[in-house]
Amino acid sequence: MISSDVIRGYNDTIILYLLLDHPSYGYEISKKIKEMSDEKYIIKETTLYSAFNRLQKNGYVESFYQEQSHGKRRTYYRITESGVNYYYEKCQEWEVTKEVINQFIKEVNFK
Amino acid sequence: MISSDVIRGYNDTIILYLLLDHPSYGYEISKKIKEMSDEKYIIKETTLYSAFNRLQKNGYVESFYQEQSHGKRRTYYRITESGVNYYYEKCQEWEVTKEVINQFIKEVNFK
DNA sequence: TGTCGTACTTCATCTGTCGTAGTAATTTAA
DNA sequence: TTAAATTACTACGACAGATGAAGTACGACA
Repeated sequence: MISSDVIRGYNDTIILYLLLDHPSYGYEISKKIKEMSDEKYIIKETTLYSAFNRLQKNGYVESFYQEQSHGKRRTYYRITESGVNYYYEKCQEWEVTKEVINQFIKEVNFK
Repeated sequence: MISSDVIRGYNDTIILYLLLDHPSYGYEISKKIKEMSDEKYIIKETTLYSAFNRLQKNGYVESFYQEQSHGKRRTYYRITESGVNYYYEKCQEWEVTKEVINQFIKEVNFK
């Protein structure tokens, strides 16, 4: 598993990535994260929904409701232009961060 | 610069790395981090010393005093066996974390 | 004499994560 | 047919780690 302190700075980025192509909603995003990380990272519901609120407050996503077949509604999120910019900034930051942390890591190869 | 939320999970690891060879103390460690990261990461004093406390509480380092020339004392930290083990665990975790986050990052190459 | 560098400590605040719990509808299994 | 699991959230409170602000104290240098 992955320590949440590491992922902390990248939850927002991960979510934005999954919104790049098309709007999505909480449950779908969480399943996608689990799947794409090969079950190595499973985001907590509370973490996810509080991230949505933060992203919205910062103007990186917009929300809208979509009624399902039988009157059930889902909250969908759509990435904004500013969200896309923020995402790409974070990607660049990530490359730098990786290099920095790598300086202090010894690669051990054993299973 | 680097966001502190990313580094959050690795401050302890970075410090332990710098103690692997020989004991050291706060100021030296902070200069080393700055230098090795090419000024891209400058650890805050409060972050550093609270990390020392945590590391000591967890048994990953031991502290001792060393008197300087004129009665000034420095607090030195020495990594323990358990600290070494923890460090290598974190190194392995880092490899996994890198892979996971990379799944959600688009590499953009522009300057 | 005053500022800079070294070497810390204390305290209070903030942010993001997480545990617990609850709601409510739909789908699947016994 | 009924119970359990899955879907799709919301609210609340606790906690850990990072940080800002401030202070202490010594030596070197100008």
